[in-house]
Amino acid sequence: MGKKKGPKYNQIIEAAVKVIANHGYHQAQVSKIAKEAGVADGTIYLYFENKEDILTSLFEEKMGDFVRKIRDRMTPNLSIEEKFLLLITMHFEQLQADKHLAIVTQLELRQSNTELRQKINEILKDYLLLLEELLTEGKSSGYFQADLDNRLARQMVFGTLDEVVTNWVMKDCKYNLESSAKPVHKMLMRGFRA
Amino acid sequence: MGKKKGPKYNQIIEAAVKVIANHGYHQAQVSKIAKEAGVADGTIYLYFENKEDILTSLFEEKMGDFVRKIRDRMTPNLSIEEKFLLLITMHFEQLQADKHLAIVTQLELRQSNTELRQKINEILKDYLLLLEELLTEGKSSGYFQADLDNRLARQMVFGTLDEVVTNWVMKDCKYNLESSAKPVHKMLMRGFRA
Amino acid sequence: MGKKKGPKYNQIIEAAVKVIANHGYHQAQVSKIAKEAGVADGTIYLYFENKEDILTSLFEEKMGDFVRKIRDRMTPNLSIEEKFLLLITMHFEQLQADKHLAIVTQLELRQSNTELRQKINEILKDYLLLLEELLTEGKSSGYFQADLDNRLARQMVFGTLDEVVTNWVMKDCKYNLESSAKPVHKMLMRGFRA
Amino acid sequence: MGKKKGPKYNQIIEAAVKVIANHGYHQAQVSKIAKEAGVADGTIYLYFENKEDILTSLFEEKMGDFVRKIRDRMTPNLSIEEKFLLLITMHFEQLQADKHLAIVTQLELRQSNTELRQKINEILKDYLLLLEELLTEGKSSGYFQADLDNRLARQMVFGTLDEVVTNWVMKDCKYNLESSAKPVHKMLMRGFRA
DNA sequence: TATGAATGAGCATTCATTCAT
DNA sequence: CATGAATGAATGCTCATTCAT
Repeated sequence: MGKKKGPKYNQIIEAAVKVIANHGYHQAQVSKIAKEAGVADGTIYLYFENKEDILTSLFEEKMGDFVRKIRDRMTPNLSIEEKFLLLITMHFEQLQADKHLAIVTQLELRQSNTELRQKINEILKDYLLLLEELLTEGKSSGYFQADLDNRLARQMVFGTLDEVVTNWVMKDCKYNLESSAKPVHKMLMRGFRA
Repeated sequence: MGKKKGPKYNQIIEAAVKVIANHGYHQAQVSKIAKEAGVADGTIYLYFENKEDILTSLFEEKMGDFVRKIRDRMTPNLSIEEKFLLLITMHFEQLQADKHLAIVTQLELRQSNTELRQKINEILKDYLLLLEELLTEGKSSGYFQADLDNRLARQMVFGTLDEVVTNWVMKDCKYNLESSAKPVHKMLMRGFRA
Repeated sequence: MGKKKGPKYNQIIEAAVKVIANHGYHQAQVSKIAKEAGVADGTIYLYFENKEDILTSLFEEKMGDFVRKIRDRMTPNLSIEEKFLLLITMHFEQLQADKHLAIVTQLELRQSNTELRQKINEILKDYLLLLEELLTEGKSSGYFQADLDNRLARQMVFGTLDEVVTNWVMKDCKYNLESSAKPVHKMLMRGFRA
Repeated sequence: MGKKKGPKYNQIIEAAVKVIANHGYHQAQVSKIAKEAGVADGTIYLYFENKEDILTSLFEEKMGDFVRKIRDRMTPNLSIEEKFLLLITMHFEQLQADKHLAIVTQLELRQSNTELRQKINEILKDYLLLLEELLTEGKSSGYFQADLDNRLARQMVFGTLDEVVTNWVMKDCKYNLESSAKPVHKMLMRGFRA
């Protein structure tokens, strides 16, 4: 069980995103996801351990892509401020490009029980790690204040981006999100700059 | 029904906080709350419309106190930076002083359905309003950058504080939260300062 | 307990009729009846054993009046056919005059549990007795067929009247009921006549 | 949901009849019906929308049979009086043959709320229609009085049969019901005859 | 007498998961 | 691999009745 891969694996994950975005977390029954994916209820359990595993895997796959794309474009020649601008811009860009996914990650998946939320935090660690790398680089290059607390600074970046995106989703994604990247970047950089 | 008053009203709210903190949102059955409050199940419904009303009222009461206490101590003679330091310090202080409440507001109540979350957001508005007042004051006094976007700046403050507290709760509240107030304050003020 | 009499006794019964007629049997809570009667919930129990006792007493009082009025006007000088016409006419007349009561006795009170229905049948016995008296009189005077089965004939009369009234109530009492007395009387008399 | 078919559908209906007859309408919990039917509680909801749907379907199935059987044997060669005798006899016969069903339809199902009662009345319409057909036939053939009011005559027939059966059920079905068919038939026919 | 706050038993329905085919 | 019928545990809320005042 739980032997990932096969075309149905992705079918089911995409179906889950669609169903959760359209019907909400608490109305996303396994049978509804199965129907949307075009498979039988039981088939779900050939690809996933249980319902929670669908959601964890969904987050894993999507968040993996999310961070990978950011890392890919974070070339060494960029300045630390350019790197942050890239990160913030891509963070907003990617979520704006897939509003279903934005709804799912910003609103719906947070209604999950504490256990699933712990797992989601595990998955997020890779992103937080990237943030800490950038912060450390900024400090050692003398660009950021030397006494910056990595944990707090990282929480400030993530907390801010997350809050901005969540508010945008709660306003039905009806204004442009990417255009907030520059002002947010400006405030954060001033906050860290030496 | 729902005639808020009497000692039992508060008893039930306190019991709800304790039960949710100890057993989690989804394990907080009405009967468990009633037992903890030392009343019969039916008595709950003499003071609250339904289960959701208990949670909304809980948030209303506690958040009302929370903001009121901050406003009370925000005397006009304070500088804008002192006001923000006061706000951040008291935000951390109050949640650190009631860890049960912190668990409930940061983790458990967020698992609620969309409807309850909407109500919680309504209640939060008063806090966000306070933040905007301070930001406006800072800008008009020339202390903050004149082109600061109120919405984004407010999201940065709230997002940061919320993320800091949530991380602290998820680490089982085992380190000191208040001591983060000064460094967080420093980063935010630098971000806004003209 | 259950010490009948006092002005509140009748107040409560009238309130019960009104509440049941307006809200239906299953929505006629004791507290609603108390409110309508202008007394406290607990006061009900100074005049009635329990909820069932209210309903039984209601039926007893109203049915008592009902039959008493019919008997009062059934003077010995009337022929058997005239007596039946009087009974049928008054049966329809009285229910038409108090539509609330008609709704309660024809529709709502029948939703009660089997136990209460047994008691109601007890109370009805007096009416059925009157019917049997008339039937016996009709047979011994040679006016009705001698081999008429008292039980069946009584069931035919009562079943017919009851069905006619119930249908009228279910059509919202919007046509004239009394005008059915003569044709119904005609059919029944032909059925019995020697 | 509610896909009527399969052997379990009938199993559940039969179980409902048995449980209601033995324990009464208000003590007929879904779990009790499920147990009696030998299925899990949840299985009920694969065959019925909700509890009310069980009862409606029960009445529909049983009443459908009831009327169908009568219509089947009502061959055109019969005289109008023979047709009525057939109807009355079969009405009594069928209920006497299934005393559980008689208890359920005469006593228990009448305790249901107004909504279900409306549905039951809908289902009964087919039977009342049959009665009106016979009455019309009797009048146009000159056998019944030309000025017979169809509605009142129908109410007399149905009210009488219903009252006779209900009394029999309330006396615990302990005397013979069918033997009442002839005398009842005689009284009714005299009532209508030209 | 009269009050009304407090009690607490009772139940329809959903849905993640299994397993025989 | 795939199916989908069957399972059964779990819970918010109502309301007749009591009893301290």
